[in-house]
Amino acid sequence: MLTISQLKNNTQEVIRLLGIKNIDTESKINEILAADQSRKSTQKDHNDLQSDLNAMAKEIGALMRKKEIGKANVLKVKTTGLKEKVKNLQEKQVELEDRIYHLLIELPNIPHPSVKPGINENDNELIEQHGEIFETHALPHWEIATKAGIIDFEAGNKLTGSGFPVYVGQGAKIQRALIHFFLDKATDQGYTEIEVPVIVNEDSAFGTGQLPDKDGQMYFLSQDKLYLIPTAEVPLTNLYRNSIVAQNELPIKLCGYTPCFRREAGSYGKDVRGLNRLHQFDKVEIVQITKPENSYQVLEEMVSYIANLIKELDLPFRIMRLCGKDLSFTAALTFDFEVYSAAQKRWLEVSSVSNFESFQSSRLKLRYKDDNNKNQLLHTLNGSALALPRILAAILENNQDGNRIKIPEALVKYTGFDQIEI
RNA sequence: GGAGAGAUGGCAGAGUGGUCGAAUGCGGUGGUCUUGAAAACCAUUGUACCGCGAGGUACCGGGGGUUCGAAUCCCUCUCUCUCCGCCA
Repeated sequence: MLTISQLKNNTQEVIRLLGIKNIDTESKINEILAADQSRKSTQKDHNDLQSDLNAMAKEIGALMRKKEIGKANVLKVKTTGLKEKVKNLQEKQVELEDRIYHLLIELPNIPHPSVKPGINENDNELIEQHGEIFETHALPHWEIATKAGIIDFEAGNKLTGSGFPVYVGQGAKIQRALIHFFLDKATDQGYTEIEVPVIVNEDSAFGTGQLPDKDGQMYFLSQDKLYLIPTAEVPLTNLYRNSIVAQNELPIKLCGYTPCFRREAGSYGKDVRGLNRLHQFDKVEIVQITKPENSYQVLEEMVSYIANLIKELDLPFRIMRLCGKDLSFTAALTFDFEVYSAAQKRWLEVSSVSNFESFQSSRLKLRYKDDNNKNQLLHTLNGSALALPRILAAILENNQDGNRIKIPEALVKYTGFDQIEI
C-alpha cells in the first residue's frame, strides 16, 4: 500500500499519476490527509493524558509502599475521570487509524513516469519484437495435442472440470522438461531455488496485495481459511514478511516452481480454448528484493533474462510496456512478454515482469537498515520465467512440420526426445 | 480425531501485580589490547507512532476484561510442541 508520507510529500503529483491508471483519487487522498491530521492531534492528547495517568499510578504505588493508604485513596479517586477521557481518546484514535488504513489499502500503486495512460490493452506499448512471424496452415494446439495424444482435455473435464488439462506421455515429459529447464536457467543466473507451500494464509495473500483486491479470483479453502496460490510470488515474497534484512544480503534473488490456481471468473470464449487460460497451470517465478535505488536497473535485468529464455526456445515474441489502465493494482511498471501463436494468429502472454517499488513491502513490513542505520522499505519485483501452458501452445503451433512437432533444441537434453510424432 | 503442554527481544531463557521495555547467556556493532587474528575486557545493541527538541505513548502470540497500576490475574481466539490414533 502507499504510505501517508508518500501522499503528503507529493499530493498533487500522486493524484496526477494515479489518474494515469484511470482513477480519480483526489477526494480519497484529501480525506486520508485530513484524517491523519486529526489522528495526530488525537494521539497527542491521548498520549499526554496517558502520561499523567501513568505518573499517578506510580505515585500511588510509592504511597502504598510507605503505607500511606489515605493519600493513595485520594489519588485513586482523581484517576477515575481521567481514565474515562483516556478511553474515549483512545477509541477515537483507533477509529481514525482504522479509517485511514482502510482508505489506504484501497489505493493502487503509483505508476512509473514512463507509463502512458491508455484505455485498454491495445494501448500497451510495443518495446521490442523478436523472431519471424510466418504464414502457416498449422493446426491450433488443442487439435494437434489431442491428435498426438499428449494432452487429454476430456479427461481433465471428467476429473475436475474445464481448465484442468491432463498431460500424457510426451506431453507430461515436456512439462517436466520445461520446469527443469527454467529452474536451471534461473539458478545459473544466481536465483536461489525454493520450494514453497501452494496454500497460504490470509496474511500472506494480503502481504503481496492479492487481498483484498483479488479476493474472488483465488480458490479459498473455507474450512481452514486458506488460499490456493495464484502465483509463486505470494509465498516467495512473503518469506520476507515482517523482516529487516541486512544490507549485505541484498539483492535477494529467489526462484521457484509451483502450480498456480486461478478461478478466472468471468472468462469465456476463444480466450479459454485449450491451454489459453487454465484454472491450474505450472509456472516458474523469479523474485527479487532490492534497495530502492537499484530496482529499475534490476527490472531491466529481469526483462533481458526473460527475453533470452524465450529466444532459447526459438519462439517469436514481443515485449510490451503496459499502459496505465492495464497495469495491475500493485505494480508501478510492468512489461508483458507475448509469444506468437502461429495457428491462432495471436499473441499469447507468457510472462509479466513488474516492479512493485515499496507497495508490497509496506504491507509486508519488509525493510533494511540504510547507511544511517534507519529502517527503509525495500523494493520488490517479480516475473514469470516462465508460465508453461502458452509456451507449450506456441511450441505446438509454431513447430509443426508435416506429421511431427519439433522440440526446441535447448529443451532436448531435458525431454530426451527431439520430436513428437502425430 | 483424542489427551496434555506452551507462546517473552536476532536466538536461548528468567520473570506470578508497582522500582519491567523486561535479568542472564549467546549473537551483532564500536572500542581497548595485538604485527595481524583469536581470546579477554569495556561500551553499545528491538519496533512503531507523536514531538523541532527534551521527551512521551504503545508493543512480552491476537482480541477483550479486572485494577490506581498487568509480561504477571480472568475470558476468548489463533498458532506451536509432546503423546496416542490415522497416514505419503
